[in-house]
Amino acid sequence: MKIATFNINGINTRLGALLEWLRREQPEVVCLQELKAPEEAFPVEAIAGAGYGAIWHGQKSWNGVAILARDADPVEIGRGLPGDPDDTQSRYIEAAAHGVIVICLYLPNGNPQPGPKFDYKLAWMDRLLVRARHWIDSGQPVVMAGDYNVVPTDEDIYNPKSWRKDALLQPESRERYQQLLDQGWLDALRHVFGEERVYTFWDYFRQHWERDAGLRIDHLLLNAELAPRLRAAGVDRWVRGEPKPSDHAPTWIELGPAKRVARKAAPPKTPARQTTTRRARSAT
DNA sequence: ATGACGTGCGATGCACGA
Repeated sequence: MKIATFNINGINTRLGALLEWLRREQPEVVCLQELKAPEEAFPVEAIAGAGYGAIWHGQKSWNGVAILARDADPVEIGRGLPGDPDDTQSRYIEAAAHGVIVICLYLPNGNPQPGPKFDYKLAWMDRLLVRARHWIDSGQPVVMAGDYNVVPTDEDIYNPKSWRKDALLQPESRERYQQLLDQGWLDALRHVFGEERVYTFWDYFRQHWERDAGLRIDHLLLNAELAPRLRAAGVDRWVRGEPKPSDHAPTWIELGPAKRVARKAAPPKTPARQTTTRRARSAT
């Protein structure tokens, strides 16, 4: 089962590209960010025609997030990140889909820094830490996917020098991302790629795509219930190479099947010897 | 130090992104 996150940068502008990517890659679950469309402008028919059910949280001009599920309807759990009733930006939505709790987020950019936008980013991350704590101990398999607008380390950018003052690289942003990992979330891309460089975003300037001058800012974090199922991860770079692309590429994980839950009627009367075997789990 | 590019809004340049 493939779960992907993709900052589409305008869902109606790039609807053709989205449908082509869905057709070719067939992910079971998709998290989209930067719809840049109000609620009523979401192209629900076209996406249904591609075989996907969807829930979305739109907003005029900016932001906007959605969760798609192949041959299924995502069951919405909540929309809007709790913790600030005055926050009107559409950046967060939760659903159950294909047996997994899926959190789709579009973390604030935070530039320019310092300033009120950076303050908003850090406050948003503090609220996310609270919500993430709720989910990590839920006992459910959870993936928290999206555009985090955080370059976790200097190994996640082609060259940090010209980005030192950018909100994406600030210690305050990185500390909070690290606090998520410290809760027990697994950074799936980094886990699978190890020391290898991997980027998910290339800005439109200075031929950064052509030079592979990228950043890794789209992340999929897995809790301990889900992490053992991690089999592979990747970036669909071909999407970034198409005409008129988003500046992000779809970023995904591949999961193995869910472990079957035994529902036998009764345990054996005589306790057998402990024969439970534990397979090595690469993702724990 | 700035801008390079791109999108939405809506009609012109501006806000915003990263």
